[in-house]
Amino acid sequence: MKRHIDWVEVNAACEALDENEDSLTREIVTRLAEKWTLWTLAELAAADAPMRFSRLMERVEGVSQKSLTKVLRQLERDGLVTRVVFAQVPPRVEYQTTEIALEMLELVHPLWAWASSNVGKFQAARAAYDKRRK
Amino acid sequence: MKRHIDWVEVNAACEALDENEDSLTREIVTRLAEKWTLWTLAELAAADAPMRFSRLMERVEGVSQKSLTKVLRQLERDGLVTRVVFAQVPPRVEYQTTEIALEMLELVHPLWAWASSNVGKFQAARAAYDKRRK
DNA sequence: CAGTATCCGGCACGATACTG
DNA sequence: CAGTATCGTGCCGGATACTG
Repeated sequence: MKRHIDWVEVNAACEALDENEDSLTREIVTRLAEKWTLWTLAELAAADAPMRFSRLMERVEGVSQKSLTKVLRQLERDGLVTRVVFAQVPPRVEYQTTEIALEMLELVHPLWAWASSNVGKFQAARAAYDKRRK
Repeated sequence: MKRHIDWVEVNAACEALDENEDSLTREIVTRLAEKWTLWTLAELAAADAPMRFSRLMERVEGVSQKSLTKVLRQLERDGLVTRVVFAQVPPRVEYQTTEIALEMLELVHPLWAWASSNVGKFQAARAAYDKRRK
């Protein structure tokens, strides 16, 4: 059973982009695979409510303050999360996913599901490769 | 109109994995966003035929020999491409996508299509952000 | 032709200290 | 609380030279 991807369609969509748009698309997709981006986004989406910086840092286990700040700034800049600052002491900042981020996560979800359900195949492939190279 | 991702299901799938499996899943997905991986895989898939190293390097514009070699080794190790060496002088090596790689690409495709068709929204979001911060 | 080997700059990321 | 500032490390990826 052969699979078909419509590469003509894919290429058409890509060619239609100018250089700036192309690099931006690449940037968006690439960012998804950076170390904490997806996890952060997923926690915010799962909460389905505004979340404070400190709480987010608890849930995204292992992330440093610096990295979390950076990731959130990038996500905010790309319109994937909203950042609301409450003028009070001590300060309070709430983050939340936007509609467009949820759209994106819906497309990422099947990829993860597929990868995790096929993890056995990958382990087997590696074992075979390593044996061949041994 | 509210969107729903089945986070319960996602989490269930993740929890079911042991530590090794989890990190492998992460590795696979992460690799997809590395600089040349997806492009390489896409060229191989589009050709739908064995392709030589040099030809691949022409098509994946801008990749260095070193990077292409590394990417191909990783893909081979994970069972996403096959590598066939012909014992002749000058040497000839042919790469080709596997069935499982095509499955993966089918899941990645909609993500790219979505990102490129929404590139305008991202540009707008950035413009608004930069203006706010100006 | 299809790689290895080596050097190098940049930056992702962590740890720590400090601040409004 | 929610950051910034600074320092240090490791690795990604490019450039170049060499080899079976």
